[in-house]
Amino acid sequence: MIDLAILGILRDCDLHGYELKRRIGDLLGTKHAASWGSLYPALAKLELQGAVKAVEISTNTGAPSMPMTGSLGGEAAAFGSIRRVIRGTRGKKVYSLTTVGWRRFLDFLADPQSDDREFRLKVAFSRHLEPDARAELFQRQLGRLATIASDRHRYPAMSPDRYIESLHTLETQLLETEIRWLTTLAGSEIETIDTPSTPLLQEFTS
Amino acid sequence: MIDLAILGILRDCDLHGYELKRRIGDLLGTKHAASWGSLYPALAKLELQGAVKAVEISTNTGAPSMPMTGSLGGEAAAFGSIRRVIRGTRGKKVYSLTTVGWRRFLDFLADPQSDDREFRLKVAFSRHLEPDARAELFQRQLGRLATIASDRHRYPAMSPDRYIESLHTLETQLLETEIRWLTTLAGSEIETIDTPSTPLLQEFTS
DNA sequence: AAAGCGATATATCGCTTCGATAGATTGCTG
DNA sequence: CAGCAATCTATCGAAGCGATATATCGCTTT
Repeated sequence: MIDLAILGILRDCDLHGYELKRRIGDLLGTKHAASWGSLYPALAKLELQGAVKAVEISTNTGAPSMPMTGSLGGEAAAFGSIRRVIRGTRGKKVYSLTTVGWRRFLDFLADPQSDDREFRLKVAFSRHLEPDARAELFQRQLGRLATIASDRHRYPAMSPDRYIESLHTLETQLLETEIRWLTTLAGSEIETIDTPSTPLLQEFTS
Repeated sequence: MIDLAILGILRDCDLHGYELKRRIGDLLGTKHAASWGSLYPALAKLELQGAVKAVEISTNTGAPSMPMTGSLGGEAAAFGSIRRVIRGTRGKKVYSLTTVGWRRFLDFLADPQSDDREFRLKVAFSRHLEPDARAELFQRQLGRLATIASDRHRYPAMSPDRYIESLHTLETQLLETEIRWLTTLAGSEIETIDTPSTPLLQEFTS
């Protein structure tokens, strides 16, 4: 899970752990953000598996004006407008993606099954998918959500308690919001490909 | 976290683990539902701490028509219209709440700080709160959400990537949905108490 | 010039929770 | 009565969280 995020971000530019964590946060929002306790072990694991490669940068004595090493120069270049240049970097380890890692990322992305968390990550990186694979990703999730909505319709889950009832209402509304959003997103793809119309869930958002 | 759910449900009626899990699921929706791996250890821990008490029911030989033991009769009575009577119960352990557990539950409920998951649980059990304590709970969460919404307004978190941008939009819309819901819920409380008006977040839902 | 502070940066520990699975029993159904 | 699904308790390994330890850098304050 966090692996996918690491690989996907590392694909764009080499980074060290700290900055990596920030970008995962930017990507997925404060919620869903990863923690130190998962990031560093995940990086270590990925390195063992050969999916990423670490370049240790020594905070050495002497030669204080050593220019940025290759990987970091590459990063700045890859980022286009340099918003926040990684200063010094006398810090420590900079990770870069290997071919193995790149392949694992693509496999991840192509895997048809995904929970809610994983789906968001896949959307975040869906620019790496072919338009039809992307459309399929959206439709699959739309199907999942529609199923849930339809189940909720069938079993209204009444509760004698007013506040529990209200919680159910919230869940329904959140679900509807997500369905509307995803419908819009999938719809805006149609301009690119010509997909047969999929009315699918008119009934649930009504 | 799951402790709160266990205690809160056990407050209404004695139950065994399996049914307990189902009810937590009913309460919080499929999402947020607890798993076996957390339920049973949590029950064991709570029993050690003396917050719950287990009544072992033997699936004994002989005397097959033994009537339901007290705790279960109590359960059926407490539930009003018996929707799904716990059959046999020759199963195993039925847990019931002790005074210690009841006190812990109230402390939990009164604790002013709570994340998103905990907030939902507190809403689910908020019938046990005094009207003003309940109103305070809602207002606190409303404040939290308003802060987040205001932050999002200040730092729009632009991304060059279209899909990442779309994810931000989703988060915003989910947030707005939740704020609208909570505003409604808090508003419907005013009939009970007369609270000074708190316009607070007109700006965010506009 | 020293002192202090906040951001940057790496890393680990203990705990909670998840998801899968094992295993036993019971009632229902063909 | 054979088989099968549902009920029920329980544990395991892995994943992730939140707090914390540690250290350095660059900036401001004294």
